Amino acid sequence: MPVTLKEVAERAGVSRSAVSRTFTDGASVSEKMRSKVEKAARELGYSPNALASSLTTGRTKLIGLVSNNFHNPIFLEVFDLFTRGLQERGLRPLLVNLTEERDPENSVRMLRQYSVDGVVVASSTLPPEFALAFRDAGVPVVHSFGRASSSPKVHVVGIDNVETGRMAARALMARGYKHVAFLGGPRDATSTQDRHKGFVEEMALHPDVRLTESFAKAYSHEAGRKEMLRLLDDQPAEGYFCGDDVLSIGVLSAIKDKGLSCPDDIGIIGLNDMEMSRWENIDLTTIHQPIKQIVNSSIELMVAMLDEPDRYPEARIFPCSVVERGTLPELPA
Amino acid sequence: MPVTLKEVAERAGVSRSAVSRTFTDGASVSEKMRSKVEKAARELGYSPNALASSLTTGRTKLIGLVSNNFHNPIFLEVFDLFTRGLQERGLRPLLVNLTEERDPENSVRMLRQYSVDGVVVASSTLPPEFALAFRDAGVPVVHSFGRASSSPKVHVVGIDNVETGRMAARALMARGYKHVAFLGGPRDATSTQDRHKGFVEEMALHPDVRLTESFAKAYSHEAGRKEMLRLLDDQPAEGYFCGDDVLSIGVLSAIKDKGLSCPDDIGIIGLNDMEMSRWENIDLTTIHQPIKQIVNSSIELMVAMLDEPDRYPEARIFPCSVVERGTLPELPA
DNA sequence: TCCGTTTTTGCAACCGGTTGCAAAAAGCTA
DNA sequence: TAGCTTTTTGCAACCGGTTGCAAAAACGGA
Repeated sequence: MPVTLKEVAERAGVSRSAVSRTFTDGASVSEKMRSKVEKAARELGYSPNALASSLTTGRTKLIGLVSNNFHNPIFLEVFDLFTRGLQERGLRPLLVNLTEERDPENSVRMLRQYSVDGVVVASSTLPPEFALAFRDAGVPVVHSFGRASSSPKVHVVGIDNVETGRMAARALMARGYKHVAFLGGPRDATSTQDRHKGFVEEMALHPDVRLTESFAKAYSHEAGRKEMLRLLDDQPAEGYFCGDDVLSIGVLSAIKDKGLSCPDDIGIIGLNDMEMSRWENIDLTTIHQPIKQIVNSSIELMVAMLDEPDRYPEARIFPCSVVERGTLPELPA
Repeated sequence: MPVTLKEVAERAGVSRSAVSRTFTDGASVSEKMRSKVEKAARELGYSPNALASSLTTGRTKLIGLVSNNFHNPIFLEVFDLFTRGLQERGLRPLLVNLTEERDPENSVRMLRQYSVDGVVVASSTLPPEFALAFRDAGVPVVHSFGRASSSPKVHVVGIDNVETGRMAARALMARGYKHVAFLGGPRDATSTQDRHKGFVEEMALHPDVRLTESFAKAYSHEAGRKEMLRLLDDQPAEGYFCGDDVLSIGVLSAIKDKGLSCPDDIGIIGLNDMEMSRWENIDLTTIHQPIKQIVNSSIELMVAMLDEPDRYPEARIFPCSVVERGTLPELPA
């Protein structure tokens, strides 16, 4: 049904190569030829078949966008940024939902069948093996929101989660709490492990302060709420560092449910600073993760890799900072 | 770099057709041949190039997933459902972000260049012209969350927004309010217009009740909050039907801000019933929109259209229902 | 074992483009 | 206008597969 190059060539009375060249920038075509071809193309409503051309050029401009975070509102922001950023550069995101997938093999095969030019793994909970599997399959890959490392095996763009753990601990210590808690996300996520590590490390400098640790089943509202309800039955801490913002909001809900108030009875600090955390009826004190910068940098890195597939792997780490809002008491002046 | 069919054929000592056939189901190949080819393919790590084959078969199994709602958390649920549903059926979503795009032409061209087998327009705010543009370009299209119509021009799957307007009005009337308000989403969205129409229609049956109308700039928290703050400066109504859930939550935030409480001072009913509305610290009374059913039905319709592109257009309308929660007073028994 | 059927296989053309190469055209200089 | 250089054009092969068709192989029955 769609118009082909051949038809345009016939109508314009020129060779197929000529048509191809007018639609390939950087190719040598005279002005006369170009206008003749463009006229015919316009009349026929022709536009070149990107997939056919990918056969010879070896470029599809398709980028696999792989994630498993379809229940965390911050990822809507992430998808928005990725899709727009990729579009602006003429790239097309092929979205892959890895929820319920523990084996990279299928997705690697699928994305190779579609000859994607590269893959962005956008997730803080997928194990590093996923990104590695793409690399091993010879597909350029960037792991966004992946584990920071001083000797990265694949390109990683994100934050230093260990450091955010320390920051959270310091923020709680600044409030003079004598009993604080780490309420992390899922145990097997590297982000959880790193935040935990940093938090514990920093707390080791305060041996007089009591430290409690626990983990929610997921980065989700429900998991946070459930875990907090359990904790509140026992002897709760004064200040909590929660796995992330959505988890924090679940925790806040549990606190209100028990008739306690925040920050008077219990202080909370989250992580991410998603749009919702700014909402006036949530007003969550949290650690800002610069997702816009992370996404844009990931895209730039991806674009660079398209020209230089064997680029030496690097880790791009962006600084975070505490955003003071209403769920921790004000700092003493 | 990737292994081609030709290499497999050489290694197995058979013709290229033979290899092609073993990877095409329904083709005639002997057991002996199949195992010979599969062995060679396994040894070489071959998997067929989906795009190359699409050239001759005319099928890419790519589906354009077009939306402009990247700031409404319910769409994260929508994307989750779409990506998983499509994947299960062997289809791949090519995500297109139409934020800031008022002209369908570009996206139509782009999706045709990638020879998508079909397009799902998933949006309640994109004008119907977008879906029509795809239809006119000869691409099978389903408009999910589009305007219900008794004489649809393209396939539409969604709800009857006029009816939800009536339902909301009835829910407010059941509370005995004497002054109610419609606080809609953006004026130019068909969903806003229809909900408004139904609401006003139903309210016409209660001429003694005062009716106020206004519109927020977008289906967003901020827009709802802003508009409500403005309204509260004047003489507020007793009960509000808000454009959707995220807008409602913005409205709730404004109410609390002004020192009022919900549902004692003001009652709110939203629309969508997104996950967040169930959260205990939001607990929004709302109209449930069956998004799971809508998405699955959209996918089924899409799949049907792949076999029958000229299928007669139909509108699939799913019923909604009020979910009683904490932002409207309890119904008198 | 022979012959007619049915199944399996390979050939070659094709899908819609791109591109190296050489011939043709255009441009430039004298 | 001849002769040389540069640019433009078309030919034909190729990208990685699929498929109609006819030849070859396997099957079945007598």
